[in-house]
Amino acid sequence: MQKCIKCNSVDGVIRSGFLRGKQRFFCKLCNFHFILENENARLPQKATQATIVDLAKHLGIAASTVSRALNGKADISPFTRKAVMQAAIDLDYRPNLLAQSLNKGKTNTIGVVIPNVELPFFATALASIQQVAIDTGYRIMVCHSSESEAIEKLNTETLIACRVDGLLVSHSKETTSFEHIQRVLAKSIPIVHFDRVCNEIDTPKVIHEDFKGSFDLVEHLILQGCRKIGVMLGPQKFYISQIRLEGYKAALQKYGIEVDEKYIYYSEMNKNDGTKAFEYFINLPNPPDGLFAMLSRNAIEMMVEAKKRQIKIPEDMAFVGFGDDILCELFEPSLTVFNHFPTKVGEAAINLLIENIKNKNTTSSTIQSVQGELVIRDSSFKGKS
Amino acid sequence: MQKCIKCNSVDGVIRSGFLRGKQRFFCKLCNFHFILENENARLPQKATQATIVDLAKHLGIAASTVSRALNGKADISPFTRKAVMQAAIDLDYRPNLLAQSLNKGKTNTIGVVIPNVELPFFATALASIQQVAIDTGYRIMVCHSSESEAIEKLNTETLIACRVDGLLVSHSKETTSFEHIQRVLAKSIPIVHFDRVCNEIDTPKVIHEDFKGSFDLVEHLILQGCRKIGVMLGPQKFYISQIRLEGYKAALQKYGIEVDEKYIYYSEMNKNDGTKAFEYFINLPNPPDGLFAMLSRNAIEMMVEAKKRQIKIPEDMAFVGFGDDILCELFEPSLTVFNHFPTKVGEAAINLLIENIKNKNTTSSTIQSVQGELVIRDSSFKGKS
DNA sequence: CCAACTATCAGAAACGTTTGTGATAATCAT
DNA sequence: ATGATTATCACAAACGTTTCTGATAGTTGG
Repeated sequence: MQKCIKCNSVDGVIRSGFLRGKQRFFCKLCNFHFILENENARLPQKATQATIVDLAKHLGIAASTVSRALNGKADISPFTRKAVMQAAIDLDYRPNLLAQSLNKGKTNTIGVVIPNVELPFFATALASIQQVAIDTGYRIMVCHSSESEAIEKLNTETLIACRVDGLLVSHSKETTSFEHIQRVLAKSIPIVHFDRVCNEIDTPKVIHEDFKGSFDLVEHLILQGCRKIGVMLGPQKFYISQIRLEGYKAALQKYGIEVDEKYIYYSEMNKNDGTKAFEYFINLPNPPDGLFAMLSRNAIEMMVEAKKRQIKIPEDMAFVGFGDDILCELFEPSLTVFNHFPTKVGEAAINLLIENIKNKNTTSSTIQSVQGELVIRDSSFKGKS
Repeated sequence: MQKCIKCNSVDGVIRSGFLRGKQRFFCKLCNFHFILENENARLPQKATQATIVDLAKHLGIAASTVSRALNGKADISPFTRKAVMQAAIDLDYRPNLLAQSLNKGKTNTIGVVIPNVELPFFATALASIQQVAIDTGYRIMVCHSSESEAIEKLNTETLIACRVDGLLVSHSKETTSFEHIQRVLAKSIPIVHFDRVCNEIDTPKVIHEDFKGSFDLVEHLILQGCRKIGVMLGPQKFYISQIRLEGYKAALQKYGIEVDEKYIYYSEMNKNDGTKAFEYFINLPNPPDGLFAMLSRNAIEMMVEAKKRQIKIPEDMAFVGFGDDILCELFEPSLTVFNHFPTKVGEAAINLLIENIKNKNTTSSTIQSVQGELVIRDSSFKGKS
C-alpha cells in the first residue's frame, strides 16, 4: 500500500496511528516510523543572515571563541580577534538580539504605553523619551491604546510578553480597572507612571503640577476680574479631571467665590467637544465670563465659537487652557496656558525608570512633580496684574 | 594558600592561569579547576515569570506536551489539555515572545522608521499603522530619527538586529546615502517606503500626490489672480522638495508664467523658518503676491508675519500650504491646503508591507499613490473659481 | 629538566520555545 | 487471543547567543 521512505519496501508497512492529523506509518522491515510529508515543506530556506556559528565554521574555530572575540573579552589572541572581526565584516554579521536577550535575561528595551500620539503632549514626551533611551543604550517599544482600555491591556500584555525590562505607562481616559498593572507589579517588572497616572496603585510616578497649574490659571482669571468661571474637564472618573477640578475649586475658595455645579462641564475629550461645551455654557441663564479648558485645543475650539458670536475676548469672556502648543501661540487671540513641559515629564519618567531597572531595590512610591509655568497671553490678559 | 572549593583541602591547590582577568586555581587532589567567585554573584534570582518548563514540572508532564496543549495542537487528551490550561492560569504563564520568535524564525513585528513624531503627518500616519497592525496580529516597533541621518541608520540597524519581519521607512530630511537600505534589501527583508521615499533604490513605495498637490495649489493661486508666486521648500537635496518644485514649475508653465529663481526659497524645515522665509520674500525688490509653503506650519508662520505688517490676506498676498491640520482650520484666516490624508498613506503602506511579508515573492517596484484633495479656505480664496 | 604557571581555545550547558520522531498502553477487529 | 491500529505522551534537537568549565601547548624559573 505505501512504500517505506527508508528501505523502499512495500510489504512491511502498516498504519500506525495519527500524528497531528496525519496518517502515520510503520515499516516492520526496517523498524521505522514515518509520515508522508508534502514536498514543498522542505524548501531550501535561503539562510540570509549570518550567525556566530557561520563565522565559526568560516574560520574553523569554536562559536564560543567567536562570541568572546566579538564582545571584547579576555582570553583571545590578537590574531584570532582580528580574524573574527574581519569575518564579521565580510559576512555582514549582525548579532541576533532575540537570542542575546533570551540568554541574558534582559532585553534593554523599555515599553511605553500612551493613549494617543496625536496629542501634542504625548508626541513631545515620546520624542524626549526616545532621545534619553538612545543616549543610555535602551530601545523603546511604543504602543498606543487609542484611548481604549481594552487595547491598553492588550498592549501591556504584549510588552511583558516581549520581556521588556521596564514599563512607562500613561493610562487611557477610559481605564478604570488596573489588574493589568497589578500583574506587572506581581512579576516585579519595574514600572513608572507618567502624566495620566493611577493613584490606586503604589508605583513611582511623574506628574506635572495639575493642581497648581489649574489653581494658577483660575486665580489668574479671577485677578483679571472674572467671577463666573466655567471649567471644561475630561471624563468624571478620570483622575486628572479630579485633580484639576480641585485646583479650580481651591482658587475659587481662596477668593471667596462659591462653586456652582452648573459651571462644571465634563467631556470625552473628543475633537469637537469644545464646541459642544461652549454651546452649553453660553446657553446657561447666567453665562460665565471666564472659561478654563483642560485641553488647550478645546479652549481654542471654544474661542472659535465665541468669535463667531462676536463675543469680545478677553473683555467679555476670557479663556485659559492647560498645556502649551504652537496652536496656542499662533491662534488669535493667543491663548493663556499653563505649560507643563512635556519634554521634562518624559525625561524624568524614563530616567526614573532606568534607575529602578538598575537598582532592583524598587524604590517605589516616588512621586516626582515637574514644575510648570503660567504663560499669560491675549486670551485673558486685561491689563491687570 | 587557597582552599579547594570542592574537597576543601589546601595542599593540592596551585594557581593555574588567568581566566577573564581572574586568578584560576587547580586542585591536584580532586583534579578540579576553579575560580574564586564573589559571593553576591549567585543571588537567588527570584524567577518571577513562569515558563513552560515550570508548568511541565508542576503537572509532572513533558514540556513539549504543555506546548502542544497551549497551542491547540492534536495529540493531547482533553483531560491533559484542561489541566495545562488551568495551570497556565494558576501560575500566570505568559509565553516568552523572544523564545518563540527565535524558534519560529519570525517575530510578527514590523519596524517603523519615521523622522519625527511631532509632525502631525507622522503622528496620524503612525496611529493608523498601529491600528492596522493590531488588527492583523502584528506588533510595531517605532523609531524616530529626529531628522538625523546617523540616528536613522542606527535605528535601521537596531530593527534588523531585533529581526523584525519587515520595515516601514520614511527618511530623515538629511539622509542622502542609502547603504543602510541596501543592506536591508541584501538580506531580503521586506521593506516599504512611504512619504519621504528614496527614488534611488527599487523598493515598493507609498506616496501622496506631491506633484499634483503642488500643481493644484499653485494653479489655484494663479486662478485667484496671483502672478508672482513664491515657494518655500525643504532642503534642496530633499526628494520631496524636488518633486513639489516640479509641480510648482509645471503650474506656472501652464499659464505662461516665467519661473524666477528669486521666488524659490529653500529651508531646513525648522520651527521658525517660515518667519525667515517671509523676511526674505518681503524684502525682495518685487515681493510675491502669493506664497506656497511645503509645510503648512510654515505657511502659518508666514501669515503671522504678514498680519503683523498689516498685509491684507488674501487680497494683497495669498497663502497656501501642503498638508492639512487642525491649526490650518482654526487659524484666522484659515489656510488653503492640499490634504494628503496621512491615515490613508499609513494604511496603504502597512498593508503593502504585510502583503510582501506573506508572499515572499517580493513584488517590488510597486508605487502606490494616495489621492489627495485641495481644500480651499480663506487664506487664498478671493471669490473667483 | 621538570614542576609550576600562562595563554588560548574547545566543548557543553543554558535561556524558553516548537516540532520531528519514537515509545507505550489501550483499543479494535477477526 | 492476537496482531493491527489508535491515542497519548516523552524525548531530543533546533533557534542564536553567552558563559562556565576544562584541556592543551607553550613558557617560565630554579
